[in-house]
Amino acid sequence: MADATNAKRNKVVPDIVVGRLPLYLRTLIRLEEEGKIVTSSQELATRLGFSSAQIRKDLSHFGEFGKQGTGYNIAYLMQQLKNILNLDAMWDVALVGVGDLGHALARYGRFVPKGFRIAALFDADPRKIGTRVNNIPVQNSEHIVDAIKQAGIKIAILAVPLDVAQDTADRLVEAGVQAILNYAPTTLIVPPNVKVQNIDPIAHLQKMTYYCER
Amino acid sequence: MADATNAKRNKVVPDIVVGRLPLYLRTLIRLEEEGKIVTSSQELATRLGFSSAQIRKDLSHFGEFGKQGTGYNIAYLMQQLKNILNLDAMWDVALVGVGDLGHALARYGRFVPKGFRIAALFDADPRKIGTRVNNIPVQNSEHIVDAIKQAGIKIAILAVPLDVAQDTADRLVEAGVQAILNYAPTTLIVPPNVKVQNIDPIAHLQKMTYYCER
DNA sequence: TAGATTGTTAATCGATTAACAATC
DNA sequence: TAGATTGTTAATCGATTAACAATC
Repeated sequence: MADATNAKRNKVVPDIVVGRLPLYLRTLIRLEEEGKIVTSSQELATRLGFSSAQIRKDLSHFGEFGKQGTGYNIAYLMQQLKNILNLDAMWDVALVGVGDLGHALARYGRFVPKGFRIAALFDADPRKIGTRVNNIPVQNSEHIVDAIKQAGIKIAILAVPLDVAQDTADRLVEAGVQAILNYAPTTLIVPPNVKVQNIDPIAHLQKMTYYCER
Repeated sequence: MADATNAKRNKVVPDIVVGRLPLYLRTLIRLEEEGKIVTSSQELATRLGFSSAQIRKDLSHFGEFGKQGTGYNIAYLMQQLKNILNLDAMWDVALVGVGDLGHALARYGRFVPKGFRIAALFDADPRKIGTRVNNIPVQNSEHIVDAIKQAGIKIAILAVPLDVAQDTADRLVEAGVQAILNYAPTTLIVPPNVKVQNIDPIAHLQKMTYYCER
């Protein structure tokens, strides 16, 4: 591929920069909803609480998307970011663990419009297996490796109890999963080619209480 | 207060360091559950995927907690970290928005053992007001400012729809909330003395798809 | 004692920002 | 044109790591 975006793909982009791209995308969508056609690094910066230099610098890792004196065409930059983040087509996602949290995630309406479809549910509880959540059948997690392989699923959300989290992650890796959104409060050990993002509300709260006064 | 921990409180600790303390605490709890009495920066580092130097350096911001040649007494370091993070007593938390996610959070069993008690629920939906979730009554969010003030609540979890997120945050701030765990996919604008932590599964997933191959 | 590990220093590494030429 | 804003460079800022004296 010969365009600027992909020409720069070979250089390593800092992970912290990649992590900000979804926030840029989110903000652009918002601006578009407000009827705006173009924006600037300054406007994005104000919305996000970043510096405008950071936004320009971040984007410069991937190409040139703006016009001097004018700024960025919102629709164009959105499309470019979606392309960079591999969001051009829908991703199928496996959700493992259909407890309260898994249930809420299975019904979460924002996944599909943002490019993610919960395509398979797994649980170990025989009472849940065979039931449906949001019209998706809950499968026996004993068959998780084959089922995920067969479906070609590359992304998983892990919402299982702590004590089976690492074991489940091992099986997801075995099944070819490349990205795990981990809700279990533990550091998963996975091969370097597998990405993990952790969501732990307790850790977030405990970070903030450092600054809190009673 | 005269101990080493608080003597160092005056110097500004980098926010990124504070954010790692809950992970240290989490790992120490795990080690204690495994029956260990002492640990080392190296052991913690291996569990967390950090460097041992980083762990020693991070802790050094707050005092001296280890013994050369021996390492750290787990119970002692746990207690110190809890003290540093203001986790010695239970924090009351207000949960705003009792949708699927709010419902799951209200029933989440890990808050209490980790020092957080969901003490009040709020929702704008008349059909939900007056009902109970996990035996906590859902209050009318019209009265949120007074109710939170009266209860002296300093921490809130925001699980409301995007379009009312900023407005709700404004009211939380007005009510004296110092920390907001924000599940709405937007950057909240709050005064500098109010801490916000964002949890957005979509942003996490989109960060990982950058590295994924179909 | 010998071995192990801390706490700290200094060096390294990486990220952010200020500034500005280019140019729309 | 005049004003605005980009993309990039270089400087600054901050975080991480290597190394080691101190010492348990």
